[in-house]
Amino acid sequence: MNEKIAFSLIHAAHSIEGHFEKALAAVNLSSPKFAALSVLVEEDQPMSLSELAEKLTCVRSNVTQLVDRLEADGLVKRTDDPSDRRGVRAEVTKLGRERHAAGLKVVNRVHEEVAKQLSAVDQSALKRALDTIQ
Amino acid sequence: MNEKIAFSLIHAAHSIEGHFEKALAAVNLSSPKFAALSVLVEEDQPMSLSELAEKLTCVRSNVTQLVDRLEADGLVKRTDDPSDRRGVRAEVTKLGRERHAAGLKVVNRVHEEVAKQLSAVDQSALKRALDTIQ
DNA sequence: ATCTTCTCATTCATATATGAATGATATATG
DNA sequence: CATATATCATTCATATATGAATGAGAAGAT
Repeated sequence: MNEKIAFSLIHAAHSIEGHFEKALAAVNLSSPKFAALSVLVEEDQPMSLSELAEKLTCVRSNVTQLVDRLEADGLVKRTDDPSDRRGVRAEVTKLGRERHAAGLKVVNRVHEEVAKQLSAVDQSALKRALDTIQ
Repeated sequence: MNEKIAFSLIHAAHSIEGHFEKALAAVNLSSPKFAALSVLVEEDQPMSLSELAEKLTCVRSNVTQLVDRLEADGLVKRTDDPSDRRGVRAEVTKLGRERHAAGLKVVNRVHEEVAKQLSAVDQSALKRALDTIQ
């Protein structure tokens, strides 16, 4: 009740993340996996793991492991970078695209629910306020 | 820019969590450790790990590990529950209380910063909006 | 061209989280 | 009372995240 606003914000965010996770679980995805697939589908071509890490705002060792799991799921495959023998690139598979599309559907449903829950407030003002936070 | 409001919210929350983590790191604490110490200091008496898990909204196996680490740091000690031989209770040590006090200081500084960053918005309205989200 | 330095992905150690399985003990039910 | 069920903390397997160390290879400097 008399909680600090930062805690309210974090609590609300965790709650929403829970909704996303639950929705994605129904299509056999986790949030990190869906996020990675989203980047790869958007890019629509093989992408170096470093670049993927940058887009996901995380360290490279994390992407190595995430791509391991995505590869084990058959959603992504690693290919050699022809122009740099150090490099490895990730490419989304057909199954990966399908899974991503399924994820997108359920994620959008959660977006709608959240918007509905915030129907009483000025959402653009709220969004502006949130985006001031760095 | 044209991002969904749920993502704005999650992004803002992660940013703030990062600030808390960085501030706490300066006093040798993590967010989970600080949260656990906060509960134990507030309670001010030995507390069963189950109860601690409930207060922290996490599963018991997580608390087992967290208390392992807190105990290794000398911030908490386990004691037997005299009324239930299955039970184990966690008790904050003197060092734990000191560390928690130090953590509270830096955490409050972050709260102030966040409030300052949101100075342009109606914070009670924002807080009410956030608290509608379940 | 060789040597240094940077960058790439991976591995390792660690922290945090979950959930299933386990063993010890309480509690409830016949 | 004996047996079944529930609860306690822990362990194990796993997912996610970080950062340090590593080995391979690219790029730059002399």
